[in-house]
Amino acid sequence: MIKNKTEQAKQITKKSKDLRKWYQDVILKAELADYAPVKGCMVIRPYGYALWEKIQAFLDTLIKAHGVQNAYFPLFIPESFLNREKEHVAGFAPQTAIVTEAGGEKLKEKLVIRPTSETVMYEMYKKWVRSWRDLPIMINQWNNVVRWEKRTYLFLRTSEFLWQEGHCAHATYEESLETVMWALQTYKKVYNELLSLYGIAGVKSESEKFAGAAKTFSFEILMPDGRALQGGTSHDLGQNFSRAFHWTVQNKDRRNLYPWQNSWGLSTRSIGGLVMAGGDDNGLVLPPQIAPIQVIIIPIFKTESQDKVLGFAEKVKESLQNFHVEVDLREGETAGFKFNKWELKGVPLRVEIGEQEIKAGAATLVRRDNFVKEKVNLAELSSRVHKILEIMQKEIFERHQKFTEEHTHLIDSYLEFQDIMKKERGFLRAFWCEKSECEDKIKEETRATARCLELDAKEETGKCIYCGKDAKHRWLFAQAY
RNA sequence: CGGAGCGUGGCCUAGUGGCUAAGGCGCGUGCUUUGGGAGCACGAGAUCGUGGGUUCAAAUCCCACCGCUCCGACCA
Repeated sequence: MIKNKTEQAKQITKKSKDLRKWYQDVILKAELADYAPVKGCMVIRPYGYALWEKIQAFLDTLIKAHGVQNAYFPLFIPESFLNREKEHVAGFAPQTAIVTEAGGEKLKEKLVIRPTSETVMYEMYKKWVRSWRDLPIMINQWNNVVRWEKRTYLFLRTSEFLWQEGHCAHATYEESLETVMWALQTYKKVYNELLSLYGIAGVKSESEKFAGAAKTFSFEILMPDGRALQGGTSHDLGQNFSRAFHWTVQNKDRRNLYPWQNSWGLSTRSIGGLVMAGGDDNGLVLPPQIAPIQVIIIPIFKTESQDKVLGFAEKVKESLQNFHVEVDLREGETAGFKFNKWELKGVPLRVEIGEQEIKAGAATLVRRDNFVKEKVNLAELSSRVHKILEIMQKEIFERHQKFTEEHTHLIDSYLEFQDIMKKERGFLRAFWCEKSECEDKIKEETRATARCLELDAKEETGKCIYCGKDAKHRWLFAQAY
């Protein structure tokens, strides 16, 4: 029973007690997002959208540096387009939202709201690119897509989500594969350097690959409950789509060539991973590079010292111009209330300014990730803040890496495999014969699936964890989000 | 699409046939406050999810529908 204001305010479910509930509480209370009137859809609120804008800025720079251009393709796709690639339509048909009526009339051809844009984009590529001289064509778009999910989860799985989708076509398979690997490495960079999240890159099994792809690569991140989140995917499409679309290009040797294609995407799901992997019982913990507000200054004063303290706080703010800084000037809220508010929002560094600080000519700094407190002279403040933020970015990553490694095991016994999946879960490296029957059985019995075959996995000789037949590789298994 | 649960001011809940639907949080105004979730006073805010039925009388009982959340299968 809630007795007073304080207890009510503290009602974020403990992270260790119920991760899912904690996650929802934090997203809603930190004002990252809210449920929308339409089922399965969410509103991304300004503070949450600011995170997305930071991801966009970081990733967009890398995309452009690679020579990929941004463009925009329409939301609506003629139903017939989707039907051209057999596997593609089979994969997406169950999830599509379809417009059957517009302008008060029934449409002659139904319009699919894009679940992904391969089909519309390649129809246009076909029109634009007829000669080998026009290859490669490398286009990215930042947009929304709709996949009608039966079961939704803020940021991690909603019926509509935001992402970028890059689509390139090349004259040779080697060139296309190079782009596929470049995209995968770029996503890794986003997670490692911007979001301070460790993860493992690899290739998907046949059953988990993208509908219509020859091969799918992904970046897998371990969440605190030992489940894996797919953080981004890069698909080698081979010539599947160019053939399905009858798109040929005339080559140097005057022969017709089906271009080699790839597509790659990173979505707002990344924000879900960021929230879930970081964060503690007090709320969000944002790594400095992604934090919309890096430093929050909290003035603490007696009525008679108000002007003096606010003046000093202003001076401190000026000395921190190189960072995203805000001063919490809100009246009628006590210092303690503000501490909690900004901790919930995950601001990396708090600066306390009161009479003590004025007297000492210093500021009190408190780190969000470990609550370590220190006093720093005004003259050294800016360089010290810079240093602390840098250290935090690194340490948050290292903590997640350590967590992931501690929950990654080499397993050769199916009993042990089952046991771990029942308890703490995690990444399990186990031999698998690559037959789908074994994969299905393992999923049925343990809820774990092959997440990927790690990029640097060596060929070994071993026995399939399930059937005991010869296996060449240890695959990375986990229960997936 | 299967299973479970829930719909009462913005949020959380009480009320389970009978008077003007109650309280906490939040919100507004004023005063006092500010070193870990402050206090007082006044105030605004409700077609009790929708439709039908039973009854002298329904938030409360019955029927139908709708919506949402959680759990499973599908998925970035």
